[in-house]
Amino acid sequence: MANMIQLAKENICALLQAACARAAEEGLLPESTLPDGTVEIPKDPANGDYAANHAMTGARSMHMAPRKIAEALAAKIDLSGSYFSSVEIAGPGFINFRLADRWYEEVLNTVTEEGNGYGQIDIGRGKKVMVEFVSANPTGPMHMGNARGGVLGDALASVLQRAGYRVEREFYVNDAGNQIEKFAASIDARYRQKILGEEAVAFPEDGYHGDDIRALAEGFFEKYGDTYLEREEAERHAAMAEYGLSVNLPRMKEDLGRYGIRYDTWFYESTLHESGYLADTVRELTARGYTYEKDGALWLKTAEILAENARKAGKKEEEIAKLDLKDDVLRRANGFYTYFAADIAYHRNKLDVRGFDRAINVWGADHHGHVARLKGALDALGLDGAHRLDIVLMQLVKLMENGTEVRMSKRTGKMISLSNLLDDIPVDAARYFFNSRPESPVLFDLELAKREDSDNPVYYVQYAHARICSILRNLKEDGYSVLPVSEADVSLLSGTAEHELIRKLALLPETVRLAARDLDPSLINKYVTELAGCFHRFYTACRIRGAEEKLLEARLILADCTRSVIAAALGIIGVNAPVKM
RNA sequence: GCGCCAAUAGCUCAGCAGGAUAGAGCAACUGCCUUCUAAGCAGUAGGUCAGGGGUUCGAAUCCCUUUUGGCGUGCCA
Repeated sequence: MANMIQLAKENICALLQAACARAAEEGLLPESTLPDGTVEIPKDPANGDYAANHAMTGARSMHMAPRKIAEALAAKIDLSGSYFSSVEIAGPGFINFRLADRWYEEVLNTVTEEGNGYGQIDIGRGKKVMVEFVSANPTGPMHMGNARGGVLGDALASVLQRAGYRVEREFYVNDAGNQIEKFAASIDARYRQKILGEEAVAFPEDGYHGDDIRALAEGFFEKYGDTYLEREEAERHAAMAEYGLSVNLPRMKEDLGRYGIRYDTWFYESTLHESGYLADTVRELTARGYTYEKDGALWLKTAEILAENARKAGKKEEEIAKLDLKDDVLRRANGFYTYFAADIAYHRNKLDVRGFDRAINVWGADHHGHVARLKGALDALGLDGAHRLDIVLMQLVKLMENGTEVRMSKRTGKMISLSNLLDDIPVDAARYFFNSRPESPVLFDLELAKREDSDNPVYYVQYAHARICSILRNLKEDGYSVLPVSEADVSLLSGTAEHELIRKLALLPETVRLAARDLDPSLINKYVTELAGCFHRFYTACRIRGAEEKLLEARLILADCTRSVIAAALGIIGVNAPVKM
């Protein structure tokens, strides 16, 4: 569980604090408490392995030039027994530290001891978190946007597990409401058209026109013949919806499974209706005074709730007025509940009934208008939606084919389904590619992703892993095995490439921490790519096979640690680590 | 109109709770395999960080503003 980055930073703060106290005692500084500051890893290693900016931030309160403060602190620092071998002042007043052998050795120890679980930290403290993602409408095939959401959600869930949360993955099945009614009516129309002729039955204006609907009608006919022709419409629709879902849902499960995604729970919207929990949730909102009736419908006072939140956030009344806040319908004049009402009940169920400390949803950016309203509704229920519900909004996917952008829309039929995508593109390439910063739009180049050559960035990382495995195999044949760190002299790993590689190994727990904090699993991608780069450079600079015995042993440990960390990091994002390529 | 997101090398993208000379991959060019996997490494070239203000020791990063693009603003989901 050790995070060697944090330990190094804490060490520096302690060293500086002690130095500050000593300097103040001798009259070199006016104050004995260290000013607030940060310790960072400089981009350019020429500026040290760690840099502290306390001398600069303290300039104002101490009424001293930053460099003078830095000189006083540096003069009084005692590095003995610390993680650092040297300290120097540079630039406008940075205090730069150089890591000592002791730190490098502890990194290798940590990696070796923690093995495949390396990177595990405990900022989650065992809190229960649900990550809900994809939740695509079961009325048709999944598309590219779902592909991205699937990767981001699944990788985010893994990141949170590594960060010490108890995580469950959930798919919310929208098997109720208007959408399903349209779905059923569409299948029904195709079914009756098949029996009575295309001309005899009008197709619903807002129905689903896809071929998949025709196929479902065909399947229904094969199963039941024309026995449903004379039934009541409501009965027909219910049967059609049930049949359609019974075909579509297993397909979705299968496609997601091919993609390496497994859910703990498939939660059905219909259960909220049937159990009365939805009605109860709306009653609770009413009891708390947040609803009113108008035009036969029941409304939620969204505008009031959000305006209150904005006031608490310090917004001015004129700014709030400009927001143009509107109330939302919970129950329509026809007596049916809206999707929004069901969503409130669903999230109340997550936080209240099932006791998740946090709920995290991965949504397409086109749903962003929904975020504040849902959080507000949960606030109204006393469930602190502002803090317990997080929505990761991901921008949509643009598709490139043969150098031009393909516009995707259901209407034109220009849809690339998830299952077609997986037919064409290796899962690893798709997972690696889609795990990019959620809020950046991505341009998916089909040709590039299909290519199984070095142009495809996922191979850069996988190649590093396969390369190491090959080295380990060769050395095993030569009679060498990986020694425990304590039995080798790892201080021999003193070259630039070796130090850079070890410093990168140390960074995984810190990367997990940041990825969990920012709900951004793409940081793991970036990390493992950089790690692979460090290894490739080490490989070029430092031979293992044929090196002097002690050096060989040390480098072998380093290579094996790298293999282990690449595998661990790829595991988090659901990409395979091949032993041979 | 109002709101959210984006704009960084020819292309795809990093860098964003402020830090030192803005990075990588692809594409272009030059080198490096009789020794552990060349799906690799090293180097050259390529930039008004969309424009303009501001905050400060310091801004691609924070604030304001303009422009451009995407999305939202339903008794749809």
